[in-house]
Amino acid sequence: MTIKQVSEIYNISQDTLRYYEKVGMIPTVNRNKSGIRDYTEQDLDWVQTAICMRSAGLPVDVLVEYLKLYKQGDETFEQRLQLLKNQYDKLLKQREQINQTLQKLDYKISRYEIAVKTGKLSWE
Amino acid sequence: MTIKQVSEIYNISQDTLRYYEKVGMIPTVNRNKSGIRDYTEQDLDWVQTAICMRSAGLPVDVLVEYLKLYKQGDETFEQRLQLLKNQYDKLLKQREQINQTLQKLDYKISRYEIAVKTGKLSWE
DNA sequence: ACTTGACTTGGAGTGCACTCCAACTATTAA
DNA sequence: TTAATAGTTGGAGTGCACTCCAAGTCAAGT
Repeated sequence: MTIKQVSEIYNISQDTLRYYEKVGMIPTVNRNKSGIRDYTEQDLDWVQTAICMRSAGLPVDVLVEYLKLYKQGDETFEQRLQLLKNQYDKLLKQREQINQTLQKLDYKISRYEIAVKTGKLSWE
Repeated sequence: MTIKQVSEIYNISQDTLRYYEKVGMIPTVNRNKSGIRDYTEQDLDWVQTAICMRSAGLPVDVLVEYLKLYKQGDETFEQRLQLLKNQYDKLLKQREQINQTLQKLDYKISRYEIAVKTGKLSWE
């Protein structure tokens, strides 16, 4: 599968795909005789995971570290587990932060809905 | 209240507080005769809200726009309402993204917990 | 009187995550 | 055969959100 197809499937730029590979967030993708990337199913798994993790806010360097450990083999199970748990905890905190902000926004929105009707913003 | 106290209460740098004011995310804080910021209760409300919104990921320019509308007065209730609703929707999506990633991480973590025990990563 | 320390400003610098660019190569279509 | 299209690389540039810095002011302590 070409980089173009992958970029269309996952709605991500080709530049970003090349960038993820360059920095080591995903393993090197095999090239055909003319040097063009040919993504395998496994490559797609890595791409998918990378996109998922990044869109939740996991830092690039953490994902690079994960792949580095992965490439080192079975000796790094514990380190990978630790890394994943760390990120899990951080995401829980981030979700909590979002929940707080949603509450605050909800409160403000309800006040503005009244304000739009009455022309006045109450108890400010 | 001085900038030092505010920065300690909210655990944010003085530089960041000055930055928020400079770009217009919070209203201008009054200075005393010697030109030093003296934060009022209202200022603290703005600071608190700014920090809350930022830590959930709302962009600076959106918060700047909100303050700009706020300063324009009652004519902008609807625009402010719309802005807040937009951000609310974005946060819901972001939370959904985090939930998906948490699921994925949870799955990986459970596999690694077994791997650490058995020395093998199953069905890979 | 002088030093110390906390503050002020405008503006430069940093780190992150892309995003774009120039120069090049290979394949296909006219 | 030539032009268009789609890919390649290394490296430069961008946008965001701070973060740091230099040069200065002011109030309090010795």
